[in-house]
Amino acid sequence: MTETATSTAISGCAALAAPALSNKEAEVTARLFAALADPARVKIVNLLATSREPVCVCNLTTPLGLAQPTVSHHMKKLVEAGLLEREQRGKWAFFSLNHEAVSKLSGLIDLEGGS
Amino acid sequence: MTETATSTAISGCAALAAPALSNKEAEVTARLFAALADPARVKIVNLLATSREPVCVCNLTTPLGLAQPTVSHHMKKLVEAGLLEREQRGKWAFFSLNHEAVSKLSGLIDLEGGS
DNA sequence: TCGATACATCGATAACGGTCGATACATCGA
DNA sequence: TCGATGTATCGACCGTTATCGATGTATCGA
Repeated sequence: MTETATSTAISGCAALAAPALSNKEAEVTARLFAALADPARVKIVNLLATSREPVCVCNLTTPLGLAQPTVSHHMKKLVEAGLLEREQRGKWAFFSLNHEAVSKLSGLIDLEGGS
Repeated sequence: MTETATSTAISGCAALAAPALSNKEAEVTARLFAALADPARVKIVNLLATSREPVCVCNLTTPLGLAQPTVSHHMKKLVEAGLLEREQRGKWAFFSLNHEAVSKLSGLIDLEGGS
């Protein structure tokens, strides 16, 4: 994850209690929260959090009630945010939660963490 | 906060690791994250988190670089989400962080919390 | 090689949301 | 009472985004 770390929102965001957020820090942090600012993406993360194994797109369209291109659109947003990881297995694309990113997101909100 | 608790997003949301989020739960949770999905609102929460005293709108327009109606718009969103509390002092409106809501938000993301 | 399957991308459309000027309302001082 | 000040609301504009059908691409089985 070293080479892609700088391109995801989870790697460039700042804690809410950090002193004097810059414009760029605020923008990156906002983009991270925006990744979870959609009901479909909240459901996706919820489904992945409660599933022990990675899940492919074809197993998400039915529980989400969305068309396949729409699901792919949401997966891309979550991967770009750094919250999900994508793994290609043959013609299937399996997605799993990036637990490190999720715990980092949780830590962002803690008011004690000054940076 | 008892009578307003049911109208804010922070009171109706569900943890990301809760089993089988309903449509309504996903929507409320998404609306909560949407409250922080804007750079200006991230900055507002950051300013309030680093300020020991409540802050009025007139002291936010300059550091945010936004017009007064825009700042009021953002404050309303944050109050509706339950993250901020509003207190009227004469002709000034003072806002402060709802620490309980913020810590609850942090707990939402923890994957261990199954409900 | 060919059809079927899984997924991503493209283009279009509709809805949402941030922004600001103008304005209304409330409060305070003179 | 009257003007000044602080906020909220309104209306409009515009960029963003969610959604889907159509299409392209890659993989697998026959």
